[in-house]
Amino acid sequence: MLTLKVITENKEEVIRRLAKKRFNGAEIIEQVVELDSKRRALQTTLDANSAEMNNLSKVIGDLFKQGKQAEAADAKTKTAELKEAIKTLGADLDATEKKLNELLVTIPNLPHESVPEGKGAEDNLVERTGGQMPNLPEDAMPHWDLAKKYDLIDFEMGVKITGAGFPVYKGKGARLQRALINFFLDNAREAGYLEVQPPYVVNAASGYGTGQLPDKEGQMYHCQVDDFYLIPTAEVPVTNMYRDVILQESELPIKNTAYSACFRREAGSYGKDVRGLNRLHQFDKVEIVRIDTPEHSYESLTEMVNYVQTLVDKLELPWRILRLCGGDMSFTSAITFDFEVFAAAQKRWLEVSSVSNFESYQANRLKCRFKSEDKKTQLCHTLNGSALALPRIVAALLENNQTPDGILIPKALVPYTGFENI
RNA sequence: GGAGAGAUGGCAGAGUGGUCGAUUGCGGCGGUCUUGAAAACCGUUGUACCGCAAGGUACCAGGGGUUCGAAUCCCUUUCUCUCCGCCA
Repeated sequence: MLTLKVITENKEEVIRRLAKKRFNGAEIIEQVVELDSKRRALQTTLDANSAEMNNLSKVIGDLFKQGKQAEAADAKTKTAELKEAIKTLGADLDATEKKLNELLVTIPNLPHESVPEGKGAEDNLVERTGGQMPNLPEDAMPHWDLAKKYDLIDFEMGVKITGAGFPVYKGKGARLQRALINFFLDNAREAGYLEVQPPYVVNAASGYGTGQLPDKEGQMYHCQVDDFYLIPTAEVPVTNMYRDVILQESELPIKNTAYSACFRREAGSYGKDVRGLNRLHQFDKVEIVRIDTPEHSYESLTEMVNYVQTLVDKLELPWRILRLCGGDMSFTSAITFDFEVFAAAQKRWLEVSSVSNFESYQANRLKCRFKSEDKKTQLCHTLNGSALALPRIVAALLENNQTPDGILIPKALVPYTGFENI
């Protein structure tokens, strides 16, 4: 969430910048500012009352020690009133802070100045493109048909044992998954990311820390007995490693990578978007996460985007990078670049990565801070990106590389698959 | 799942009603000494909020209670550890 300082000190600017995200903040910002000044006033009065109470208690203690029972009893009568006031003020303060917090979590992050105006996906800017478009015959098959033809993925079996969106990978299909995971992890490690293996299930505090809660409660699978959530991305457990942590500036930037299965309910999606591997409830992804200083975070962002580009290049897929417009960006992001690869049989661009800088928005909730060289404690910037999500990569690989003699595996991947074609 | 023990500052570990934001050790930081380092010695070392400041307030797992006063007593929730059971 945004810091109170930013909101109260730059009211007009915050409202203006929120408008780019299609968020009308005028009223809510006004409420926040009002509640904050109420909060300050309450705090000041409460502190004064508490100070008086503390003093009085000390005096009473001394009187008892000196054996002045009567005077002590007299002083005691004065405390009742103070006590009552402290209780009321405290409750009032709690209620005010709670309300303030409830408002704050409904305000999205401010978009970076370089984020383009726009309503939705159609307004995103193509930043750059690369890779070779394949030349497929008219009767080229979409990946779901190829998966059946070569017995790589059994969607019906997944339906039988779980439900739609939980495919079963088989044979070379399963080996391709494993190869891609290792390929992505090895590349990330070589690029300086520390590999971690996090839990796939997190508690509510972690969901709250990265902003899935309370915002996207309905999008996560929830284990009600233990109040745990299945992770929608490794970003959640990995970023939460740094919750309530004060880092040293010398430790930054922290670079972590993690493979995980990801679980998303995807409530409300439908139609051609969900065909085959295009949208699943369970999928595999390798994530990269960075914790950085505010001064260096945009340099980190560029490095991450360039890194993801090397992956799609090695996989020889046609790709493009989109700079998301204000209306299409996620709630918590300050700037986001999406990577899409072209699936030539479907003739569709498929999103395979999303690289974002959250600036201090996540860090503020996480209480992830660092101590700078001059001993000041301040909020970190957090960034993350997919590097990469598997299913749509597999879809594009199968579709684009189909030949009458089978499906060709890109050279860079062969050492991982152990086979050159399917 | 059953029984027991516990949760205190970066870590270890004292503290059982006021003088405790908290002894001490380790670690960290600064300094003395040294060609440099180590050792030794000296000093320093949590976070948040309010306040222009001086200063004040809160925090000893979370929540509630008793009391003029709670790290300390009571209730409760969560978590951790040990033993037993089950099990990859």
